Amino acid sequence: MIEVNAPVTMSDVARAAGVSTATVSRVVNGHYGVSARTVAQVRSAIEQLGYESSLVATSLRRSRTNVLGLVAHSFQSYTAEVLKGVMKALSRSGFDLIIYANSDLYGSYSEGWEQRHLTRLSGTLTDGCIVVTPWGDIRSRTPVVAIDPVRGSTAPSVMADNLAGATTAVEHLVDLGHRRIGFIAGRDSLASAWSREEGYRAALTNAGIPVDPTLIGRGDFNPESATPLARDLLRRPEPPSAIFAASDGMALKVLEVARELGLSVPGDLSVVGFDNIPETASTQPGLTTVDQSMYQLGYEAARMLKSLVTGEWDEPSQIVLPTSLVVRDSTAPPRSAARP
Amino acid sequence: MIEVNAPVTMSDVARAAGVSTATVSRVVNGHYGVSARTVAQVRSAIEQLGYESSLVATSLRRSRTNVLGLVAHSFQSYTAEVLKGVMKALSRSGFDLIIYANSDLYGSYSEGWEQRHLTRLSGTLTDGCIVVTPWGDIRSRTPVVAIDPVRGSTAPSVMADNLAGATTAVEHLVDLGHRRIGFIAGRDSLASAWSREEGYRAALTNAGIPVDPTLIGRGDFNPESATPLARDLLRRPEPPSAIFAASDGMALKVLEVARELGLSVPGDLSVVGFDNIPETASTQPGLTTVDQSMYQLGYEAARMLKSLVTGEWDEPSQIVLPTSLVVRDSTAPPRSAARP
DNA sequence: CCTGGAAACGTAACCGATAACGATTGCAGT
DNA sequence: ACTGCAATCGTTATCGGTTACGTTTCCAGG
Repeated sequence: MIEVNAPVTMSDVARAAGVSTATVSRVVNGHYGVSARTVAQVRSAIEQLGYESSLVATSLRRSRTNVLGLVAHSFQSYTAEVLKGVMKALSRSGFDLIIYANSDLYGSYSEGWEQRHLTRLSGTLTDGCIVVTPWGDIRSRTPVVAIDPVRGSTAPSVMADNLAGATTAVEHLVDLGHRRIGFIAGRDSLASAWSREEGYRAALTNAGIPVDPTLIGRGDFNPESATPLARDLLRRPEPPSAIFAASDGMALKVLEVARELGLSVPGDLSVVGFDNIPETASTQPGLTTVDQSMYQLGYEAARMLKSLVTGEWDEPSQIVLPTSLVVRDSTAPPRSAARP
Repeated sequence: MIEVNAPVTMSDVARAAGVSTATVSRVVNGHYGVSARTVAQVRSAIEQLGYESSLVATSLRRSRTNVLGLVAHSFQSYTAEVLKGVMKALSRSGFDLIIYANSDLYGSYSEGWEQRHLTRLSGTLTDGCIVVTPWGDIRSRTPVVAIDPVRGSTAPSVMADNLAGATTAVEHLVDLGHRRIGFIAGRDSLASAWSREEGYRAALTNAGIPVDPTLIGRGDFNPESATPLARDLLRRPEPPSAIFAASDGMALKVLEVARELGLSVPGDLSVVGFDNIPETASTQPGLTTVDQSMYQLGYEAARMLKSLVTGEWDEPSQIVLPTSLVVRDSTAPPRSAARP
């Protein structure tokens, strides 16, 4: 068993094999112009010393690294699900993945984080990046695919059919007999937040229910942002009988506040979320929500990025994936329901 | 709005500010020895050009990068949960995180993967690494903390109390009246796999039940590895009335096989897993399992690595976290139960 | 024996950032 | 006015690997 503690560099290998580093490089990268005998010598030296090329040094010099990047502002369930899809799409593709996460902005948004991360990586380290829920439009030397892009962006992106999903969710509440339906909105700059609010408004309007702006709370997709908004909505003299939250994370906080105020769900209050993160299945009661297959979002984004990087670009640049309503136990007719 | 497509380097900033790159470096890193006027000039140039230091170039030169690494062989729910804990521990710590995942070995183990990843990263990019379920012992210039280490390793590590957890799980089955209890083992080289098997044996022995080697299937923690083993166990003339799988991923495959063979759970077969991944709460039936708080594993590992890297090492080097049994709907007394 | 040309290999210039070193200047103390 | 120290800033070697270019080696053909 060989114990090597100092890092083995290419020049170590070169010295051991009695050749120059240039030759070692050519052997490692399979370039022609090296005699079979020399190749064998170098290979054996690499084996003996346990040499591995440094990702950093390679990427500094090379334009192509075969590494894709993913940047996200935090790692909640949403991102974790996306990640699984990305990994699946990249399996055995020859691309490795680097996920970069900045600890400073954990749990809070700071404008332009994705740009900062991106420039740090894309200088040389990655051939392209996936950005999850970006803050604004992005400039980069290398291709970028956004998951859940900003409103109005024309850059390559993957997103769910948020409008249809939200409409279905609110229609579900309307069908149950709810008339006063609260809404907790997501981060304003994201297209998804906008569409989900549109869906909320559309469903109400279609049902002949006027949109009451005082029933809309302005969150930012961060779960914590929902807590004060839910308190505010539920403590007023005429509270809504149902709340639709633009994300599951926020919906779970609504459940928390309901418990805190002694309201039973779905008896006193119905709650609907959006995303279908794994936790929603195991809460008490199980959360009714809109499934947007975050796994699929990640899978498609990675596929798109791959084809952008390799130059075999032949797909639409903005993919929209279908959603579906998942009815669990957090929704029921209101106490004073006029049954249809 | 400034549009810059070419990457902005330090020398660009230096040229714009009319100083040398050395001065820019000092300003960026907050070193003393630069006049306030020069600092202002450089800052303004950085602002205007939208300069961000290159992670790659910096880490090549520097010994300390303030980036920690995490390598894992794949991203299933287990890893995702660990990741959340790691991020939490690192939040606002000044350390960023890089997760490196090799797409080639997705879903299958190839010996020594963690060593290859590690040498590629630890050359310069990271100050230290967390390795999730390593294959063997590890050599590295920089500190390494293992989550779920190999058997017999004395390196820094974090793991669950697998022995107690497994013992409790099997005792639960014994208490329900089961006598023929199958076991699907995990990857042999890991300490956790070993301890869980120990717990299985201990619980049986304590209950006066002889250990039947033919009831033990040799899996590797990979969900797919459990499918043929479960088929084999359940198709034999005298099948076990309960199966304890060393991981939830494998337990879910047992449920799948049971469905395939027309066995009802928990009527015909009781199943217990280990890990308590989010999915187990939402399967039909909900899986009884041992909770090992993967979040906590990640959290503690990150804390330990931080203190190793900064040199303020004052904790035990091998942390063992408690487990608890989570009883759901996949376990019941056997059909032919002799009630206690 | 000489020449031409291809193959094999080494040299050195990069990539972007850092830090040791040396040189210059400013300022307080005497 | 002089000394000494600290602040200030430019130059350059260096990190590990890649690659353009130049040099050497080798062999076939004349």
